[in-house]
Parts: sequence; C-alpha cells; structure tokens
Amino acid sequence: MGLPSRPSGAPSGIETVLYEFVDAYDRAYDAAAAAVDLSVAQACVLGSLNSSRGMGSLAEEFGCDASNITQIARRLEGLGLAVRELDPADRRARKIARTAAGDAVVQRFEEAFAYARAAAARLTDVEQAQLAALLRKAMGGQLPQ
Amino acid sequence: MGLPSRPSGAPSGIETVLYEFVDAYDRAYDAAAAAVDLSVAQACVLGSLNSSRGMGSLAEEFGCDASNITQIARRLEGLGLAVRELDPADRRARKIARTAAGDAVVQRFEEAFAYARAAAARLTDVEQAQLAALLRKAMGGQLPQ
DNA sequence: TATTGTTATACTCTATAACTATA
DNA sequence: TATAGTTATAGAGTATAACAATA
Repeated sequence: MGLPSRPSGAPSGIETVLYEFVDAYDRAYDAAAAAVDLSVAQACVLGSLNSSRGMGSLAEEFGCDASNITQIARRLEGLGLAVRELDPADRRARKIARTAAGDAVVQRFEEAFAYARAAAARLTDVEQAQLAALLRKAMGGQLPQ
Repeated sequence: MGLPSRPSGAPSGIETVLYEFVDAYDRAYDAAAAAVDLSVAQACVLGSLNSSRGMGSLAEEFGCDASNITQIARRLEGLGLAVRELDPADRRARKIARTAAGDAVVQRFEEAFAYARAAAARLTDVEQAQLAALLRKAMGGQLPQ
C-alpha cells in the first residue's frame, strides 16, 4: 500500500471533499494494482502500452527519468507482460509493447479498479455532465485530451 | 516525481475527467513536497502531526505497516522536523510531534500546494456547493470526517 | 556533437519477520 | 500472553551521473 496524497492541514469545505475523493481514488487504484500483483508504477506503465511505444515517450508521459522507465520495463518484461524490441527505423531506440499475458492482466486490472465506474454509476446522466463541467472549470478549463 | 495514479485504458466521459482531476491533484502534491525537499510520504506524515500522536495511529491512518512509520519518523527526526518522546502513561509507547521547524515546513508546503485552493477559486460559491454535493454522492454519500 | 536508452549507484518507500520492552 | 514500537532485511521506485550505440 502506498501513502495517499493527503493535505497536511484540515482544509475546510470544498477542499476537504476534493481531498477525500482523490484519496479514495488513489487507494482504490493501489488496491487494484495489488489485486493483480503489480506495483502502482508497473500498473501505470503497463496500462499505457496500448500501442508499441518508445521508452522516452513513457518517461515524458510520467514526468520521470528515463532510467526509471528502463527499470520498470525490465520488470514487466521479466514478468512476461511486455517485450522490448529494437526499432529498425532508428537503431538507438527501443519500442515496448504488451504481450498477450500483459493484455490479460490489464483487463483484470480494469475489472478490479471499479472506483471511477462505481462513482459514475451513483450519479444520473445529468449529474455526471454537471460534475464533469464543474471539474473542468475547476481545473482551469482545459479539456482532457 | 512519482508516477501518478493513472487508469490503464482510456475511459470515456466522466471517468476521464475524474482521472484528469486526480492526476493533476497528485502531481501538484508531489511538486509541493519536492518544493520543500520532502518525499511525498514525509510530507504526508509531517502534515498529520497537528498534535502529538502515537506511531500506531499513524500506521492505521495511512494503511501501512508500523515499521514503515518508524522509518519515516526517523528521517523526519533526522531533519529536525519532528521529535519522538516516550509516553509516561505507557512506557511501551512513543509519541511523535512536530518541532517549530516542522511547523514552518508545513506552512511552506501549504503555500506551495495551491492546487485545491486554486481549483476552488475558479468556482463560485454556488458551484463549489454543487461540486461538493456531487462528489459526496459519487463517493457513496459518506461525509468527510 | 546530439540523442536514445542502459548501467551503476545511492537513497527512500514498503512489507515481513524477528526482536525488545512494557503491560 | 498481548501490545507498541523497533531493527534487520529485501525488493521496488526514483534520480543523478557515466556510459554505449547510433544518428
């Protein structure tokens, strides 16, 4: 289990609710990763391999050092969940892709990570749209990609 | 920097927005901890020391093993941000509390962690109340403590 | 010379198991 | 015997620095 993101003080009102939601989301994510015997970092990277990609793009996506991705990729490869292959177009580069076993683990993870799905299910369609609009505005208006 | 909680696939609609918000919140938390030269775990624990507490209650709060708290507490103590003292009432127990230096670091952290504050500031009072109500309902109705 | 990725290293987080001291 | 906390240990995440191979 990982320590959740947690505000130090006890912010009142809306800030407390935002924190509670993030905390619950993160805990559910941790638990889902544990349910498929992966660390959070491994689950994050494995989940991002929807198509074969370079190591550098993963480091950029996660905002971490490339050497970090190297280590996580090696462990995923050791588990048989991903493979690294040379890129014939640029022989400095390597591409990493999920194996069939990796696909299966991701599917199990998705089933285990019920949090966002369950949260949405407690709201009506209209409420979901309201919540999405409010969160987008709170985030500064930028749309998710 | 830590890897954010990230859904593996690309859930559509409300689930994507929920993820984007959690991701942005977590990244901002990581950055604020780094800004005061603490790890996320250290910032979490230090922030929870609003009053002197036993080690066991911290482990329970964070859902982690007690030995984990021992290590983090030792590092916080080494940094001069917290102190552990024997509990005269039960001499097996120790209480940990922030020092004045720890208080100052927490204050700097709060200033650096502007995410929830900024998010709230983008909404009107009515919108904040709507967002809080929707998130509470999405979480299953349990109120934050 | 610049870029992609790896290796070597060190520190932190985390859990398990074994331990000390106290209740 | 049970409880609070620590120590020992091992595996994983993470960054920095140095490196190899290729562009």
